[in-house]
Amino acid sequence: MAHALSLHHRLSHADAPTDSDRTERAIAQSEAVCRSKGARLTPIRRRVLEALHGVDGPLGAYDLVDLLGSQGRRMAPITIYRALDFLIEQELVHRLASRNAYIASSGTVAGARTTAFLICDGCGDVNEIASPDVAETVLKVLRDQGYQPRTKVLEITGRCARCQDVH
Amino acid sequence: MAHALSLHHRLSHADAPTDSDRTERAIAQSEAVCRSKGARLTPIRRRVLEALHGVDGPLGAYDLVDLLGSQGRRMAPITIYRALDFLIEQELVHRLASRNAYIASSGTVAGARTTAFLICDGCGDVNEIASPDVAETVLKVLRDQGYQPRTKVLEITGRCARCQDVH
DNA sequence: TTATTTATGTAGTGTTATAACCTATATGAA
DNA sequence: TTCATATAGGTTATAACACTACATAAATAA
Ligand SMILES: [Zn+2]
Ligand SMILES: [Zn+2]
Ligand SMILES: [Zn+2]
Ligand SMILES: [Zn+2]
Repeated sequence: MAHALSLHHRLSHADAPTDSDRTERAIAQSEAVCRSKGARLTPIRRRVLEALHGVDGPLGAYDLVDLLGSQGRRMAPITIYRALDFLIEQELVHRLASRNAYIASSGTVAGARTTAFLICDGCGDVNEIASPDVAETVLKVLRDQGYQPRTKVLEITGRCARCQDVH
Repeated sequence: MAHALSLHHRLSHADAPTDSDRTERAIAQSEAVCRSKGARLTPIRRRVLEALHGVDGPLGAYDLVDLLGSQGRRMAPITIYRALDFLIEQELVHRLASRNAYIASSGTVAGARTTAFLICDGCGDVNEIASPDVAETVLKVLRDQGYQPRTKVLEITGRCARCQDVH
């Protein structure tokens, strides 16, 4: 039942790691960002970020424990969570609350004021987009309500084009 | 530290239960909705829905376990989750993924195509709004991307007017 | 250097959600 | 009514996700 697979399960079925050149570029850029802010992209944090860039989709915290543990000494969950906290703080990673999962910020929308994640209920694919229109209307609503936005990230669930027919 | 209050804690400090007449009306309306759809609003489901309508804000699943357990026989978590699944299915309740919490759909926006929840990082207040503009732009993006929306609910975190100064 | 801060290691626990299996109740057809 | 089927709930156990508390190590500042 493909639609009920846990992150854990899906990981083992995941697409092959995307182009490692792209990952390297993303890491290099992240290092620059951290240096400019005086933040320390330590080896652990870097490995977590690399892992997230190295897969096509979100990973759960325990997926990262397993993934990084398989290529060296196993880290405790709290170690992963601490690295994730840092990366989220630096806006290099997003937490997908609706999936209890974490995803590397795509370089293409970095700097965008508001990003939205389209999350497919079917295959779990996550599509990060920067829509100025959505950003604007959301900000307008927030202003009307007197809200000062902190998270400008929207998670929208639905079914991607490929998964429309199923169920 | 007001900003780290658990749902549990906030529950005990919560505003007095809102007007029980309002709750009763909401339940009556929910019953009608279920009847018309051939869905069964059983006593357990009804009690969960009443509890959610009876408080001002979201409740965690285990808050519901405690709350309903205190007024009768304690139910197992799975029982609460099953009731919540039903109520969410009927769109009588929303799950706030970013808070791991559940909130009764407000009657005022019932029937709206897209609702947005403004969740305050400070006080935890949740404001359910129906913004046609946001709904429209979100749907446009979804259409452009070939997504068929299922959840038309957006969770936007920020800081409400009262909590702007803090931190 | 020493003091201070920041990062990580380690153990245990807390919190949220579901699996598996069984029983009871409701509903519909014969 | 009786039987078949579907739906709801009971019970136990466990999976999955996240953090507290405290010790140690490494980096940075004084
Ligand atoms: Zn499958
Ligand atoms: Zn899909
Ligand atoms: Zn208090
Ligand atoms: Zn607030």
